[in-house]
Amino acid sequence: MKVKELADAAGVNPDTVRFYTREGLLRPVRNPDNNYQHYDAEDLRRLRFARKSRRLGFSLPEIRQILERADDQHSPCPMVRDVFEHRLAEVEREITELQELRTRMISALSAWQDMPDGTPDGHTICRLIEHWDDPSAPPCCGEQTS
Amino acid sequence: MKVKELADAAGVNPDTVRFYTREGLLRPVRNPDNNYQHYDAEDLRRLRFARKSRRLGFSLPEIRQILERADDQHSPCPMVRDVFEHRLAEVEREITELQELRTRMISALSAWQDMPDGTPDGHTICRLIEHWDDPSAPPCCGEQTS
DNA sequence: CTAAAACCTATGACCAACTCACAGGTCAAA
DNA sequence: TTTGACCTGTGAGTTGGTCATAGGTTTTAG
Repeated sequence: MKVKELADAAGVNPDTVRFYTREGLLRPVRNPDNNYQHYDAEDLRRLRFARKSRRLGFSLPEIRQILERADDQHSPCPMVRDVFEHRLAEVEREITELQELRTRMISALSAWQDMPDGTPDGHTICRLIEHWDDPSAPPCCGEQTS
Repeated sequence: MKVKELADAAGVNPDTVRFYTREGLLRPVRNPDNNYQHYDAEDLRRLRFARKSRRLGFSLPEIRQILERADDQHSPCPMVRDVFEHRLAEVEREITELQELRTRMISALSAWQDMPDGTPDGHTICRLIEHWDDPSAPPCCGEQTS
């Protein structure tokens, strides 16, 4: 398979195939006649694996490591599980943060809507943000509480 | 105030202050004697506003626009509300996506734990990811369903 | 048979929002 | 006076790609 064929087969941009090749995730063979890269079914498997792993939050170095270990006949299992669990914790932390953010945004929005309306006075909105009491802000950073 | 003083007052990296200055969010006055930038209380207000807005998901160009309009005596209100609502929808979409991801990860992890354990066979994990049926993947991208 | 379209190659720039490193200038305290 | 903490601007690195460019190849149509 040539670059575009592989890319189409996996539903990605050809540049992504070239990029992953440069990054060592794919191992094509070069045709000395025309300098073209030649990919096989194994590369397609690797590419699909890589894309799925990306959607799960694995980084490219992590994916490369997994693929390399699989090549070496080592079981990538313990490492994968480790990274996986780590990533799950991260996802849960992100969810919590976003939910808190959402709550704060909705309460701000309702404060907005309770206003005389029209164009409530431009400063009001800025003051809303300015005096936003952000729980995720670092404590003791010189902010005046007045 | 000098760079570090302003940075400390807002709890940010001095490089961030310099960066925001280059980006036009802060308007210091330059001392011709030593070429130092001099920031005032208004800059501190702008910087704090910028940081809070960032945490709400506003981009630097958006923040600059808001600050510029406020300078021009225009009410930034309708624009701010617009961007804000847009951002809220985005946050909610992100939450949903992450929750779905979390569900899929947890079910994969339990499939993991139900295994004979030890080192279950390296290929099993990869197959788990490989055959992951990802609902967020684009449909009809050449993937074989077999 | 030839010309154009569609592909291939490598390299480098660009995105966001910073952060860090570097080299050289300035200023305060010991 | 010298050390250390600060200031300056510039440029590079981060992540995971995407896009542009310039030049070579292959395929397809006329």
